[in-house]
Amino acid sequence: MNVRTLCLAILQAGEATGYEIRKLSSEGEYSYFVDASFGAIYPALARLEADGLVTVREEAQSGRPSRKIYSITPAGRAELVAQLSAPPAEDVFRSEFLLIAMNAPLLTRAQLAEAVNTRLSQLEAEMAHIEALAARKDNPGLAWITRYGRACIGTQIAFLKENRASLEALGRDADGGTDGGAGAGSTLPAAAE
Amino acid sequence: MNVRTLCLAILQAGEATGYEIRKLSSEGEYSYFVDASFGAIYPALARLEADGLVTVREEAQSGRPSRKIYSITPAGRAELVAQLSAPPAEDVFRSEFLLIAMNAPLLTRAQLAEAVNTRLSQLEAEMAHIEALAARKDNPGLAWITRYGRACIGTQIAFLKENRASLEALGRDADGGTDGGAGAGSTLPAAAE
DNA sequence: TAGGCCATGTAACCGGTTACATGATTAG
DNA sequence: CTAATCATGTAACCGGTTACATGGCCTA
Repeated sequence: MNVRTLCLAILQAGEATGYEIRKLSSEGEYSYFVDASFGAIYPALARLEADGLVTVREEAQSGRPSRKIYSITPAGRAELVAQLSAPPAEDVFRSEFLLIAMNAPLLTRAQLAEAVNTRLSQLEAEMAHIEALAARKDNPGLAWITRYGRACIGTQIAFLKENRASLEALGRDADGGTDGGAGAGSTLPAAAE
Repeated sequence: MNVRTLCLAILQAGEATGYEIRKLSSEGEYSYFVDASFGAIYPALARLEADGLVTVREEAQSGRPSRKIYSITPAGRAELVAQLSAPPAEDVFRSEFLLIAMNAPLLTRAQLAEAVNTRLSQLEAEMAHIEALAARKDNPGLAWITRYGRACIGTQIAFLKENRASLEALGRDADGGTDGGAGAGSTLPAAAE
């Protein structure tokens, strides 16, 4: 999914400026689709306008650059529907944490425990985010996906809590050294093959 | 996570050619981390060798280009461990299906049903893939992540089966009829702006 | 005999990020 | 006084994909 479609989807829900779109896509409810930067959004919006899929209305402000408020056009909505009508591409799931887990025997138990802690707190933050979204009752589609998200995140949190011990057990003992945590390069056992 | 680290992780588990690495990363057990193409893998391997993190052994073949079999070096293993020792980045989850669900009111019930079917068959294929990996008992880290994967995919399949009706109910009737929905902020293209 | 598998590699392209440029207003 | 927030935009860069080039062997 590209930034273009993301902009259309956000504008479908209501008009917005480029600045606001970035916020929604990196902190708001659209962060589950794309996290786009200014450098991607502003040009995309300009192209969308040139193509007649959105319109702009400029609102002057004292001091600041004037807000350029974008709205979707019927053509834009048609384009969005066309994009959504194609069979969905496979979900993308990429996990650095799972790569760590897969290579657990290369790491120490302490490192594994820390990785699990990091991942758990990330998941809990995400869960809190989802709960906040679920509280907003304005959009039924959003409500449905928050329930989906809650189920997925909940499963992962429960799994981690139940299985962290068996993961950590795969790690090496800390080699003699004082392991201070995220420290400098550690390590290696060496080389014997 | 970049292709470089992916190559190291794969080579850590055993020597391989560029061709084999691509297969593992797009069909095998490493597809959960990166799906890299030849155009990314071959240059990465060359750089890795220049940096002394892997070694190559060439094996001539009649007809075909000779196989270049790469092995990880102690320095490469150290680099991999260093990469894995950093706190894991947030998992990436991107779902075109969820974007469809979020915009359910824009689509017809039939379209939503089809999207759910597509997604379900993708999930079932992935589950089969995971079960196949779980059967291989050689790698304890791999075994752990297959259990994780099974829990995640299982949750999604169950959720979709239980909640597909409520999603489809958000859709419009196939064009032409009166809109059966509750009508709260319905999204039919209202031309006048 | 057509197409897929094996096996390597290069080059053009592209979608996106990062960093830069600008600058008033408000909160700590 | 500093840092963050608002607000727009450009340009250099980069990691990756797609398509190309080459070609023998095996299967349908």
